[in-house]
Amino acid sequence: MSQASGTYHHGDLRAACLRAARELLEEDGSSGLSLRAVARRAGVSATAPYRHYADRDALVSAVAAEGYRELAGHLAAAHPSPTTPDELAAVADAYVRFALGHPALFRVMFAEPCDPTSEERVRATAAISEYVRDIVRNAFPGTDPDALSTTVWALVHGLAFLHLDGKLDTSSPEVVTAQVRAAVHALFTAAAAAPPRPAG
Amino acid sequence: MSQASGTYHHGDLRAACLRAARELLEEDGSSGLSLRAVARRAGVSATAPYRHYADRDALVSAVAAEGYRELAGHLAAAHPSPTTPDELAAVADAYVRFALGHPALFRVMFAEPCDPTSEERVRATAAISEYVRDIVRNAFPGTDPDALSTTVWALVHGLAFLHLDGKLDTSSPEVVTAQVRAAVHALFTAAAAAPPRPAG
DNA sequence: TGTACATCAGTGAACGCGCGTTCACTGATGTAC
DNA sequence: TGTACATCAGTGAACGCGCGTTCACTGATGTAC
Repeated sequence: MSQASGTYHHGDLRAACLRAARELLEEDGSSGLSLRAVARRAGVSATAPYRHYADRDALVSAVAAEGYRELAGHLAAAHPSPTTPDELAAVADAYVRFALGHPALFRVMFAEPCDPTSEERVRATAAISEYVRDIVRNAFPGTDPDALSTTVWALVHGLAFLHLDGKLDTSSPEVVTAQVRAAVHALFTAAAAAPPRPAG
Repeated sequence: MSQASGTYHHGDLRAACLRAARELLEEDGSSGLSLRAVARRAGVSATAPYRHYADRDALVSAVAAEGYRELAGHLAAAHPSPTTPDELAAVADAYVRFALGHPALFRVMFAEPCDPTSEERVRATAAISEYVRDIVRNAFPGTDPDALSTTVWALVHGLAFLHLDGKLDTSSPEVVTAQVRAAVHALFTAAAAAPPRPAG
């Protein structure tokens, strides 16, 4: 019975700040993400968040880390361990959809080189990298997983950002999906056909 | 004899603002790009830039447009009309190098959906799109240039951003170049091997 | 079961900051005659 | 060639804003006895 509402103690202000930050991001974009705005939305004084986050950067890093975890879940939900080009394309599509569905969050996640002081954030980023590498290793046992997974990630990440930045047609979800699938198929046709070869 | 220095009239404040903005971008990143800072650096009162730019957004759009033009020049310098995979890889490498060489500028260029009210900016963006499409059309006459050029652009753009965001190894220029070349070769091997096919 | 007290999570006033933008102005420039 | 004047490109004071962060504080909670 500690989730008292309207009381002096909030109950779980840490989580409430995160939620507020996410809402602000959806509504106002990254520019609206200030500590004061977060506090306001959480219905709390401007300085209360300092009990839970050392400073603004700590909050932003926590938001980014949460975004990474959600993205990972989203991808796994699209297909737990894809091997066929179609399955891989479905995962790629999920990636781009996540970006388009949470544009400001996605930007925060990839805005700056990982703050090296935020363990949580570093861990979440590494998890995504490994997830992509595992998929590639799984789907193409003969190839160099590092090189190929970089290529896959870059392709999908580029599609996500170009869509996000209005550089590609986002008029309908079907158009986006078709573009993503076509791109992934092209890439994986090549990877399957080519023998593994050393760099250089 | 109008480039008087130390006089009341600046001579070419419009260009000086652009230059100052670029310098601030290199030094402080996108966060340092304020109208007041630009004016300060140009050695002029805070309100002088308003003679040349309607507001802050107009300045930013002008900076972005200049960036697009420079990027186009950079790519053309890498190879005027690439057709072999190696030539294409060189252009891709130039793209990524530009991003890594001007990180804050690159972010400004791709930060938000093109301000539709900035003709200059829209024009510069379209020019890049067409440039990529022309290269693909030229190199792969049999394929659908729209689909393939999207894939190429996305791959290269993704590589640029992942490098920029510290998600890939940028320890030496050679490593970066090797990654870019490997990725482009993989993709183009596929495009050359596969027959053109309708979407779906 | 009841009380004393340490701890914790909030408050609210205050700080100094840089920002975008407006306004009435003034000094320099260049053109018409 | 010299003067009058319109135009243009600057100035500088001022506005209101939201921000991050500090500080001394106080109300609520929970634990030891």
